[in-house]
Amino acid sequence: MKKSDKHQKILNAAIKVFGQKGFFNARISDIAKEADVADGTIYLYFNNKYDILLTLFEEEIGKLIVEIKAAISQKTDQREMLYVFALHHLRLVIEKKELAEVLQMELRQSGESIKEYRLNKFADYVNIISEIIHTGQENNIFRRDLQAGIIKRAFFGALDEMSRLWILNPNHTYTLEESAEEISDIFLNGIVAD
Amino acid sequence: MKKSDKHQKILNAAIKVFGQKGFFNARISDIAKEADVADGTIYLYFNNKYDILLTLFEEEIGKLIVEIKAAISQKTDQREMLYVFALHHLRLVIEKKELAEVLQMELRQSGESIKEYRLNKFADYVNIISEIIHTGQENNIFRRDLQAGIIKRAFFGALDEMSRLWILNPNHTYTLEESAEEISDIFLNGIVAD
DNA sequence: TATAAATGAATGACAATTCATTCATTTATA
DNA sequence: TATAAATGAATGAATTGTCATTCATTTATA
Repeated sequence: MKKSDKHQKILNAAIKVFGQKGFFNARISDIAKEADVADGTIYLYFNNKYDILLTLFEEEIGKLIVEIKAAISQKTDQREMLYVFALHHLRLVIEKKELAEVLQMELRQSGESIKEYRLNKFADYVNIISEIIHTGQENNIFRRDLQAGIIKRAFFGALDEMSRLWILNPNHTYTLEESAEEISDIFLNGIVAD
Repeated sequence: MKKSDKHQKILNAAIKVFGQKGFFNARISDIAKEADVADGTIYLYFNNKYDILLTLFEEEIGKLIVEIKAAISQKTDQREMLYVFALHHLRLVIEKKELAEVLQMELRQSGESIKEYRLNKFADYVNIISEIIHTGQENNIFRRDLQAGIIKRAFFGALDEMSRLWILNPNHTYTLEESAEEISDIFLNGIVAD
């Protein structure tokens, strides 16, 4: 087994364990067991428990950014892009449930390095929205009397709250598609210039 | 000093300490110090560390519900009610910054009892929104082709994400009023029937 | 004085981290 | 080619530090 394989194997185990028990309740031995590896092996690949979490943010969010950008680049109309973002984001939450749980829970923690993540890496993800908004405003598709920064947060927050519902209550009351459609609808009819 | 005074004193200290360090990084001795009380005294008023957190949810969210309901009851138009909710919610986040941080962080944690709180007590708070939406739909003020449950979550999520910005980055880029106004504006022009 | 409330040092459980040891694989030597 | 030496990844038991919780003692109150 190659070194990189074991690195990813441990990360995948960590996503699962952190997702189920939360960072603080997760034991290194849980992750080791899940990864089918000795406790000590983890320290050959990561500096400490917290480093696993940060690496997880770094690498996994990076993958999400690549994926969602690819999906959006299929569209040229900013209204459609917003819908595609919503659809894709919610789909990711369902497909990568455990990762979504980790991000939901742990990105809210206090602690300076986490805050920096919110301000850096994670911001990159959310800023995909503000780029769409900004371009849409330049093209006069979206109202210019609203601040892109506020729209961005409102839109992402709306999606994030739907995700939370699914994570906490797995019997989905609303389907992926209707959620993405209705949220986009609410926002578009709010931000599209008459 | 009356018993109830010390109960609240410890709770206030816990809000501060949990808000700053998060539940898991907070030590009982931190709370005791902040409350100007001996470590052991805390166990005369609470069963354990976790009980402090649950009591905090129960009692403090209860107060918020009372406050915000009072503010909303001043209005009769559901559009205005929604704006008042936004304004009041964001004002609370600024005035009770530490409590807001605790709720942001800890309501996202996994663990069954926390989840039940999200599904019960906290839901009462958010459901103030769905009541407004529902009444507004009955009065034909709001579109009926959108599901109240989705609007509720989208609206709350939008506010919650703005709160997060303020909590993480205290140099407010947007004012309280403009945030409440723009978010209400986005939503109203999305959900008000033409 | 008797009872209740408060104290804070001591306890013990729990996990993160360390590190001496093992062992499969690779490289050097004859 | 066969044998020996070196490597370093992997192991998991032992170490260590960290608190939550307890409880014998002290202090306040009625």
